[in-house]
Amino acid sequence: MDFNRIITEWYRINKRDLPWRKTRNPYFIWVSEIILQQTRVEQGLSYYLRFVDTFPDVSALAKASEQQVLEVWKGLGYYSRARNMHFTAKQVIQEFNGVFPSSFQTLITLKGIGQYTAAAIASICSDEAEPVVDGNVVRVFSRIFGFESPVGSTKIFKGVREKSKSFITDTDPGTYNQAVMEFGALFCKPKNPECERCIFKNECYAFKNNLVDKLPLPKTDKPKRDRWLNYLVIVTSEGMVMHQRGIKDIWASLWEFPLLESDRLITVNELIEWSLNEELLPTEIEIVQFEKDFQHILTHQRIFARFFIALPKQEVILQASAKWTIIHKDSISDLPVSRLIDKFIADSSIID
DNA sequence: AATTCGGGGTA
DNA sequence: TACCCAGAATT
Repeated sequence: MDFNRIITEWYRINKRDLPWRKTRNPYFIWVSEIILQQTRVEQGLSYYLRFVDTFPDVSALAKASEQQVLEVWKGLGYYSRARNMHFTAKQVIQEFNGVFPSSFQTLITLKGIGQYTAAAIASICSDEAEPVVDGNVVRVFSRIFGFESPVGSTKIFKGVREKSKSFITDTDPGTYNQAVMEFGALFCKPKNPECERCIFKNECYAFKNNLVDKLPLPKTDKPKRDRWLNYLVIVTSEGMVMHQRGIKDIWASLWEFPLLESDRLITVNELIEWSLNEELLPTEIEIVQFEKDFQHILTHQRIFARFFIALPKQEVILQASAKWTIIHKDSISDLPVSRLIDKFIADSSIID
């Protein structure tokens, strides 16, 4: 079976019209590939347009602050992608004279670029016969060619890559790679694939053996970790007390309110005791509080968040410190924050 | 080789 | 709910 020719022809007819398919500029391809990591095309599209509009070339990205990059990225998730892009842009300016590399060998050395992204850029931008292996490719190959190792395993990755390498050629390898992925996204879908009108109906291992809903084999996932985040939201006329998260945990380097993490949701009295220790609230001020609870689900964690809002009855002067920053009301919306914080801000009318 | 890094669409 | 998306870095 001439798999390459058949799926490439299918792609020519059925492909979606997407902005990054109108260019071979490695910078734009890079941006699109990073944004689309673990992200659906429909979700990433608006982010791509905003990103290349804000940072039209690698130089513009390198000149920006990390804050500005994260601001554009806000809400997309996996924020290390944005920080790695910023790092790599600066490296390209310094070490590659501002010319974004397009060879697999060089790309793979860059931060945030792994096997998949290096193969994607190299095949699309410089016709290198490097097969990409993403979730779509694993699914398509598992079904058609009968791979039965679980998703995410080293075995399935190596097996599928080797198989795809036997099909890819140095004539338009980028189109071949994109064709397999597009076929997986539009036709050989995870649920309700279009088997009856599929061009591989007669060859497909899964279809012939009635295993379409069994393949690819799922990876066994662990139960989510539960976490309890108690936030203190101090609002005055001049602004709010906030701080930046560290680089190890979730939401690395994003902004949030003073946080007390616990093994449960805490009471207002416990929060006040903690805030006095942290010197967050002036002791002589009487405050009015109310609470608002949110639940927020991540891939590996289930987060119970409780927001305590402190509205000083009289005018107080908030003290900034090394740990706490006073953010003026007008600047809140410019701050890179997680979806959880974003939802809270949007939901409550604290920014009046 | 397993875990961790978000957020949202889909059935 | 559970699944999974044009994956990479860390442990």
